[in-house]
Amino acid sequence: MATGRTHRPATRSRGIPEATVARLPLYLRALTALSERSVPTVSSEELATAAGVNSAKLRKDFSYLGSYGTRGVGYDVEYLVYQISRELGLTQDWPVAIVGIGNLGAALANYGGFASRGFRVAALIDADPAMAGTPVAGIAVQHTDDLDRIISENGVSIGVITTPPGAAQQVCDRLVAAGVTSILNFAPTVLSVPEGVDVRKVDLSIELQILAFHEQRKAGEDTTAEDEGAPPMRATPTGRKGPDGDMPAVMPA
Amino acid sequence: MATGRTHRPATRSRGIPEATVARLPLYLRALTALSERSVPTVSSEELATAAGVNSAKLRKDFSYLGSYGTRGVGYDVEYLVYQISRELGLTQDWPVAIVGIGNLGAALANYGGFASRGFRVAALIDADPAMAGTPVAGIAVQHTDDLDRIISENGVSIGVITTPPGAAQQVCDRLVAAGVTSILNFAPTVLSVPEGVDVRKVDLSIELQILAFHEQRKAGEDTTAEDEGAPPMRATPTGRKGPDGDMPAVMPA
DNA sequence: ATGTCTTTGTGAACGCGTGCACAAAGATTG
DNA sequence: CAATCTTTGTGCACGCGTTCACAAAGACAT
Ligand SMILES: NC(=O)c1ccc[n+]([C@@H]2O[C@H](COP(=O)([O-])OP(=O)(O)OC[C@H]3O[C@@H](n4cnc5c(N)ncnc54)[C@H](O)[C@@H]3O)[C@@H](O)[C@H]2O)c1
Ligand SMILES: NC(=O)c1ccc[n+]([C@@H]2O[C@H](COP(=O)([O-])OP(=O)(O)OC[C@H]3O[C@@H](n4cnc5c(N)ncnc54)[C@H](O)[C@@H]3O)[C@@H](O)[C@H]2O)c1
Repeated sequence: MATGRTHRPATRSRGIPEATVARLPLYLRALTALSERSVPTVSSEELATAAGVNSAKLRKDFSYLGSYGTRGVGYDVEYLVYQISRELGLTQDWPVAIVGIGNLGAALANYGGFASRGFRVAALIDADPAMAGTPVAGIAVQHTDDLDRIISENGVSIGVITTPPGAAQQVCDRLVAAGVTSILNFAPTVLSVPEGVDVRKVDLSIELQILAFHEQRKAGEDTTAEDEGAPPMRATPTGRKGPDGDMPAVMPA
Repeated sequence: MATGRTHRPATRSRGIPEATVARLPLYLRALTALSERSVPTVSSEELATAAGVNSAKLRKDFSYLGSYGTRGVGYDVEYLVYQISRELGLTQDWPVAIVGIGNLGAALANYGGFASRGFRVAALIDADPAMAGTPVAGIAVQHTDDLDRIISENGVSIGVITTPPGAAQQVCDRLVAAGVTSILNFAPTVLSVPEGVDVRKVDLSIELQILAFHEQRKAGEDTTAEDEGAPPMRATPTGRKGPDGDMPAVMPA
């Protein structure tokens, strides 16, 4: 922290670790809840518990913001809410476009949690001509033909892709060409984008597969180490389990 | 790799790094695509590109599986598909229960990508009595009152929570009590679970906020370093930007 | 059989993220 | 004002994950 009191508190901005950035929204959520209950201050310990993280980690995270806690007291809730919001860029509102208004796209469009955090659904775009004009969540769906114009006119820089996987890369290219520089991709596809464009993906299948892996491991360790009479340890799906154990399988020639 | 040929190829199972596990589904997806095109073998380089990762990382990942590549040739696609599927526990099918059949829950229920990867929607559960019996995606919604029985009867060990945030912890507790040991949580809540239960979360708002952070940083670095006449570099949302720059803000007393 | 050429599997170095543990800062009390 | 008590901010060490770079393994040609 270097004793010298540089009058600029926060601006260590350049260099907030990615892992920290990913946790800021978590802190913000917990702080917002406290703020609504009019709690004036929190200790790192309390807040860490609420956010589900280690308190030392939380303090270190805040130290990157140059944040002002008060030793012996804790952090000022309102002040932190503002600081984190600012750091995340949530003092502005971000117009977002959703492309591919099917099951998932429609669900997202209807989701209220967007607006409450500074994001505004500015446009819904779909390739199906039949959908053009149809209102979803109170917003008329527009056709892909106008994608470029829609993005430009609304100043959209964040795009959400909820099209089928086959269309994702193409849609992505068009979004980027139109000026979008951040993409949230729900299609199970690896998108390639030019430098300077951020892509984050949400993949339900991957999450489930990771869970399945651990689930299987739990089951396996039961049968290996512990006795089988362990009470509440299922983890053997669908009943079938029997003669399937190792299977040398296909093996290449 | 230790020259000695222990007849058991894979079973280095205990000790696959978490980061590797998280990438296996990615590889699997890429391999499945190759398999459908009847491609017999791939090099680590090709596969890595398809999966969007570094080839050295991919090779190291496979080495944890004790995988058999062939030097000078690459990996046998079918064999790898099987090995990874087995490692992830996808040779079995996993019955999944979705709790909270609203916008998102219904979208997930309708999603086809489940079944194709070894997961089966075994039950849809909602607290709204009006929904009980209503078919969603061809499955009748059941009432929360029967949650325990439903989980038990179907041998569900993976639960998906898509209820409002306020209900999430309670639903989680009931799922765990009923025998669920893996939870995928879409509600913006920190769930607390007993040891041995895995929780993964999907949080759209967090993803957007992370994107917003980087988006803002891109914009900020423009105004600092480069001239303002830069052509395709938007990243200033909603036009308003002016007298708002620093704002000493509330500051604690 | 020998040599060349391709590609794997991994040793080693590095960087990031995490968590412990504690000195210092400040509040609070007497 | 001094003593005490609480809680921050961070130095430090450790472990995980990533990446480079290369020896060895094997395919393939001659
Ligand atoms: N529904 C889910 O729960 C879920 C879960 C995980 C992943 N996903 C993925 O999300 C994506 C969407 O899923 P869904 O269930 O909503 O599918 P969906 O078929 O219901 O909707 C897709 C929509 O995209 C539109 N579309 C197709 N091509 C387009 C194009 N080139 N430009 C613009 N729009 C186009 C279609 O008209 C349709 O309205 C898929 O990639 C799917 O794999 C969905
Ligand atoms: N819709 C989205 O795109 C989206 C995006 C991100 C996060 N989320 C989160 O996902 C969750 C669901 O969102 P949604 O838009 O589908 O909400 P929704 O209101 O449409 O659906 C919630 C459903 O849960 C049911 N429910 C309420 N309490 C319950 C209980 N105790 N047990 C069982 N069921 C119960 C309700 O009857 C309703 O059908 C929310 O937590 C939301 O924050 C949604």
